[in-house]
Amino acid sequence: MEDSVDQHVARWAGFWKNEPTFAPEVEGALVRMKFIQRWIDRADLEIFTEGFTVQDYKTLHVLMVQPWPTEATPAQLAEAANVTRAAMTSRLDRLDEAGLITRQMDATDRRRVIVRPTQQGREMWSKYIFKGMAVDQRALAALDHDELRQLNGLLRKVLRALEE
Amino acid sequence: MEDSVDQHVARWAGFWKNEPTFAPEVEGALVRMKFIQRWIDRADLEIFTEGFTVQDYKTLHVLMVQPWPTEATPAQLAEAANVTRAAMTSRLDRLDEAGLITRQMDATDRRRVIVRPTQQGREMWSKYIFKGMAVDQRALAALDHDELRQLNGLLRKVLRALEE
DNA sequence: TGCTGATAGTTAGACGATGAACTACATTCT
DNA sequence: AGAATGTAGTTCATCGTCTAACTATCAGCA
Repeated sequence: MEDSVDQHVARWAGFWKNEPTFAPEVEGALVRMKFIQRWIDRADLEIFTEGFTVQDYKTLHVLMVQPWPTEATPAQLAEAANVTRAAMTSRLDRLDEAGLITRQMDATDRRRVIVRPTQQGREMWSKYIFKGMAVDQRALAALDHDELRQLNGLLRKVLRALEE
Repeated sequence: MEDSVDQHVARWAGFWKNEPTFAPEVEGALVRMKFIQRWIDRADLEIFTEGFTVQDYKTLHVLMVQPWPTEATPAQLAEAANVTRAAMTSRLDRLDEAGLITRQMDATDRRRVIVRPTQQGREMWSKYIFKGMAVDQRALAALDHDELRQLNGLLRKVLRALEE
């Protein structure tokens, strides 16, 4: 039972028959993860057809999944969303403009800004979160519950090593 | 044995205690894949410190792993690198400028352009390919050979479903 | 109390990607 | 053969992100 990556990696292997640095299982696994990621990104794009963009959603999302109370600084959101603080500034500008979040100066440290979702922001997030999760589930629909647990077990092992 | 994603997903779960649409194993697996991807991207960034960039490398790479003979059209490269043809045009401009590839008009179909690596391009690619694979191997170093095969088995199953 | 150095957020300029328009060439159909 | 349609590559305007500067604020120490 092959997939397109098997052929891809087999062709690579031709280059480095005697090269110990080339590990087909490592390259294969990573190319496959990238493929899945790409499939989801494309599917997600079709969900956001209005003025509300994927970036807007992701920004709102990292804000909403903060531990209670639902609030954070731009720097925290930037870290969570994996963008620079500069990029987060312009993202927050848009969300602020659209009335989905508020920015309030922190009284105890006046350099800081506290970002909170508005009621409208919470509703916008709810509206899309389930569509997004549905896409995720379609992506991994080929695996049953037990296989998903296996997969997480392996990935968790990788993460624990990288997180040190 | 937990990782940071377990806590993350556990917090999410609080929002949707009775919501069947939320599948912790699906979200967990995807967040973990993204984490690994991000770790590699950051590590790769540190490899490319000269004028030669990650994009330059990736463009050269998709060209080099073409089936023999090593040549392709901009459209094929764009598809393989997952960027638009417009973006590929400007990438190829840079590589052409740097003397790493050549662009030649196809005699039988004069709309088409054939891209080939120069000797210098091949050398540049070789110079970085092993560094890149070394990063990949460090990323998945936590898994032994058998676990890597398991992981590929699961991912292959996912891809075969998505590729229909 | 006033330096000195860190930190939070924003702003400015450059870069790379995108979608849409455009040019040139090829293919299909009558 | 000629017209209509399709395709390959490029150019153009726009957008989002990045790095680097900049402003304002805080913390440590002489």
